Amino acid sequence: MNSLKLFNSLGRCLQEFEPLEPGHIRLYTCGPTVYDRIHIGNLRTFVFEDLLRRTLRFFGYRVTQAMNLTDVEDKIIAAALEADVDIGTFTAPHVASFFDDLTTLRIERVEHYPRATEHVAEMIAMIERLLTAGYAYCADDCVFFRIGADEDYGRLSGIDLDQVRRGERVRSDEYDKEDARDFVLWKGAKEGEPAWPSPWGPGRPGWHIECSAMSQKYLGKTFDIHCGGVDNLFPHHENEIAQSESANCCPLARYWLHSEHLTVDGEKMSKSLGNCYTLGDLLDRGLSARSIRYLLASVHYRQQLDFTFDKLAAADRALKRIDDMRFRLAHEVEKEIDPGPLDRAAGRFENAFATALADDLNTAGALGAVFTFVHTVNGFIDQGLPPGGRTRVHAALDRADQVLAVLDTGDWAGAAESGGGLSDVEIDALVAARSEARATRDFAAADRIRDQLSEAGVVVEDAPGGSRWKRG
RNA sequence: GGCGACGUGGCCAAGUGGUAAGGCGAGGGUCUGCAAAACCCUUAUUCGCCGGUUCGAAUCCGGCCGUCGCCUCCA
Repeated sequence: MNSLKLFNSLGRCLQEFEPLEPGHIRLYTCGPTVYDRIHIGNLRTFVFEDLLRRTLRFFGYRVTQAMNLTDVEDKIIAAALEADVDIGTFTAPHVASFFDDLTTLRIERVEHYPRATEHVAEMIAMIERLLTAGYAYCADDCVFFRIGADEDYGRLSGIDLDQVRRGERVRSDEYDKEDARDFVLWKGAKEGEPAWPSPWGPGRPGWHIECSAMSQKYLGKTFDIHCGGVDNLFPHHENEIAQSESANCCPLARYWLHSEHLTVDGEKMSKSLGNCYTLGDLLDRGLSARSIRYLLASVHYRQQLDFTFDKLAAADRALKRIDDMRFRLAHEVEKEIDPGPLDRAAGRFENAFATALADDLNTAGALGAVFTFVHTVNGFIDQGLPPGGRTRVHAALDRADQVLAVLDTGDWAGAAESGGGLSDVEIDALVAARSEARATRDFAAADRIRDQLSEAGVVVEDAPGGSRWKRG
């Protein structure tokens, strides 16, 4: 079996992966803040995490994964107040659309989706431990983490807080903190804000503490892998480490994986630039979810991925190459020849695919292996397909698709289903009529039928064994 | 200012010491009644630039140029 290597942000190096418990991996992935529809940048990270989860299982591990839903936070509170509804009512549709997007892009459901609002007790308990140990202090109805008490602070991001430029947000901070760099664990409630009772008065948890408390509850004090977008490396993940490790006196996660950002037309996505796409925006333009998943999977997760419509079109064409091979394969008659060469080619593909994945999720390399195999199979189709060849090819592709989840043509949202309303039976009849016309050399009639099918989006191929068709 | 990433053919993108995967595009061919579709072939003596290490570098080291990201609640 290939040994899996992953790039650990903690230490910034490629490391051989070893789970804490043999055969079982505990994985925490930072989830969405449910105050709006998520955008394709979020989805890039979620697709990466899905590829990771599937890869771990591909290599035989059992995976227990938790992804948090941040359902209480300043923007949510402000928006709910604006809409004059409670935060649960406000976030519900965004939670629903988040899960819809996962389904559309074939991102697997994970074992736990803990919500911040349902784990306030666990967060309070952790904050109390931090207070007792001297890592936190109360001020202004709030509780803050005392960064000065944590000697290790900055280990993950490599940040030197003395060097950090004092930004606007730090200067304008209205709280009465001991040190401007300290971050909030618990926020005292202001008039009209949602609040939970606590030893420090009514309030709500700070952002970072939810991940510390919930990861501990579902995965234990120390777990295997923690993922998120690069932007979370500092301060979010740094602060999670500070909280959890100060409270528990043991490492939080052994491997930290961060996915790079997605840009659009070379620029960071932002609402002011108007380039902030949701999955729905793309589907509305007639783009297929399958091409989107392919594009998101086709660039290594630690590389910035520049999203353009041209690339989506190229992704569409690339997938078509795979589909066309399957189409040819389905129509090919197997011959009584030696199945060895095809079986060995499939084995080489399986090996190359697994090797690429084991190398820090080299999905681009893995897809390269897929296309090399497609080319090889096309050769077998031309030269002669051995008995069992079709099954062998499908077995190899299906195995790869357990990770990629884009190779099958099944039901994909946004995939233009052409055929102009013609049923398969109707198309079969028209193709048969055309074949008859051709047999009697009535090419005018045959071409009329071909034009009719073509207008309906059906492509007729005249092959040596007879005509066949596909929805183009 | 601090920290980090990247720069490979027309476009995209793998490749971290042994002589450039793969996809898109383009050109040619095969097949065909003609087409279309598909398939096949071709398409980087070279990896931003300049030095260095080495028998050997896209890959390691130094410098320069360029692009991008993060720097307290943005995946």
